[in-house]
Formats: sequence, C-alpha cells, structure tokens
Amino acid sequence: MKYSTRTRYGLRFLVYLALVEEDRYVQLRELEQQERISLRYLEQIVRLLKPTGVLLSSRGKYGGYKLARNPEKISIAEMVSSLEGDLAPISCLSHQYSCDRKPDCLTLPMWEELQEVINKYLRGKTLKDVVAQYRENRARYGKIETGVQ
Amino acid sequence: MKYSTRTRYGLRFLVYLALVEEDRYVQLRELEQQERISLRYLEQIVRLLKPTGVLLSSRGKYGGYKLARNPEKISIAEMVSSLEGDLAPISCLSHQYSCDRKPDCLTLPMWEELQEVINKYLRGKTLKDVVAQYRENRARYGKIETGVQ
DNA sequence: AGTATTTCATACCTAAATACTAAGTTTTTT
DNA sequence: AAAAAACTTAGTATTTAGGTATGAAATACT
Repeated sequence: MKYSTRTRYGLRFLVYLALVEEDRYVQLRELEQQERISLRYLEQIVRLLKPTGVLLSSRGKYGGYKLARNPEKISIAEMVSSLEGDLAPISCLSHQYSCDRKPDCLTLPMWEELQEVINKYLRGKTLKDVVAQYRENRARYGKIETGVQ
Repeated sequence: MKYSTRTRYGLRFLVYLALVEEDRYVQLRELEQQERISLRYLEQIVRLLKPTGVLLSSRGKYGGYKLARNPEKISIAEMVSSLEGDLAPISCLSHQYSCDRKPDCLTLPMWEELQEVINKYLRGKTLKDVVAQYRENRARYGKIETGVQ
C-alpha cells in the first residue's frame, strides 16, 4: 500500500503555495522548476484539487494559482481524499464496493479500525501543520529558512 | 493507497488458522472452499509468509498448514510487512529508496509521521486481537459463533 | 487587433504491478 | 504403487501508475 505520486505531488504543490509570502498567483512552471514536477502532469493533479474549492486560479499571462483560504482551514484528509479518490486502505472499504461476504469477513473489523486510525490522523492535520513540520525539519537540518520568494 | 489482495487474503488465511480449535493441519483446499480464495493464488501468498516462521507445514495426504506459535505472539505488522513488502506509505520511505531532495522535501516529515501512526497501530496488533475483533463483530451481527471445525 | 502566456481539457501511451492460471515437481501417507 | 498434499516456476490478462501530446479558452501586454 502506497500513496501515489499524484497525492505526493499534489500535497507538495499545496505546501508550496502556503509557503509563498506575498499575495500572488504561482505558476505551475515555477513548480516544475523548483519542485521538479512535470508541468503537464501537474496540470492534471491540480485539476483533482479544484473541486474542493481550495484553489483560486487566474488564466493568461501572470496567471497561476493561489490558496482560496487560510492553510489552517485546509484539511489534509480532504486533500488526500481528492487526490487519491478516497481514504479506504482496502478496496472493500471504498464506497461503491459491495461484497456479500462482508458480515462473515475474518478481517474487516481490523481494516475498519486501521481506516479509522489513518482518517483520524489525516483529519487532525491541516496544511498549516504540515508547513510547520517542514519548517521544524529544516531547522533540525540547520538550513536557513528562506521560504519562497 | 490500498493494501493488495495478497495482504488481505494472507491475513484471512492466518485468522482462519487461528480459529481452528483442534490441533490439525489445514489444507489450502479447505480455504479455497470456505474463503473463496483460489488455491493456486493462495499457494503463492502462503509462500510470502513462510520466511517469518509463523507456519508449520506438512506435505502429502492429510498435510497442510498450522500456526507455529500462539496467535498472541504473531504480530500483524510483521505479517503485513511480509505480504506487502514493507510498511512504508510512500515509496520515498521504502528502505532502498534514495532521493537527493529529501532534506528539502516539503512533505516528508508529514509522511514519516503518518508512517509512525500506521506502524504503531499494526505493531500493537496481534493475530489474537484480530480474532477477538472478528468474534465481537459476529456477536454484534447476532451470528452464532461456531468457529471452524 | 494581435500575440504571448497561462490555465483548462481530452486523448493517448508505455511500463510496471496486480491478480491470477497452468503445469509441473517433491514429499508424505495410505 | 497411488493418491494427495505442499512446493516451485513460468506465463498471462487486466488494471493502474505515471506520464505525453495536442489543442482550446482566457487573460495580459504591446
């Protein structure tokens, strides 16, 4: 079980936006250069995030993306769920899935509990928290904190 | 992120063995019928579990598998890890993986924390616990608990 | 008005992994 | 000797991951 690059890249995109100090639109080209993520691929990933309403976008020259709300109002659970499709750790727990053996399943209760553990962690996590963790980590490594200009 | 059928089937196999009351070898054919898991596929899944030393096997007629130790001594973390390869939630955290961007990664600290959350849950879980959860769940559904003859 | 630049959208592609099946070999019991 | 089981290797179909390619629509600047 691995989260896909979609999810990894998507979250890095959001953290990047959160790190931008000034009020400006960030272009995907900038992320391609800074974060080494293919522009074309990133376009598709961003599209997965749009329905959550977390992004403001502007087309054309000097266009790009910015966060639509404060990072502390942005739930990682919601972002991962949009990028990954859902948060179920096994397909049996995905919404559309049905299985007549469910009442007799030897392991379903355990999987449900694991799902709850993961969901609880992700629900309690905001984009602000992830940014803070990143900053702490940088400090540990003794890096000067510059943020994104 | 989804755990594979390998892992799901493998755990069901282990719980099934734990539910057997008598001291006998359980044949894969029995699991094929009771749990609807292809015998040929199950053979390969079982092979992933053998290196952990959790299984005793006997060949030939009346052969099969039984647990090598008490279910409370069998860690789910170890079983899932053997079935899945490792417990990393993203490939960046798999053992062999290396990435020169790690010190600057915007999200790695968060993923490490999630990994710890998942590992902690799985490490604290034994096969005995999973069996108990199954039994409780059956009771909730009002099913008569027969176990496996 | 025209051009450059960006997001937005659809379609397509390739490699790898998943989830098996097939066919046999080895070991043990009857 | 025969049957039945675990073991082993190889192959295969399908799905998913992880992208590219192409172009349309919107915006800003000249």
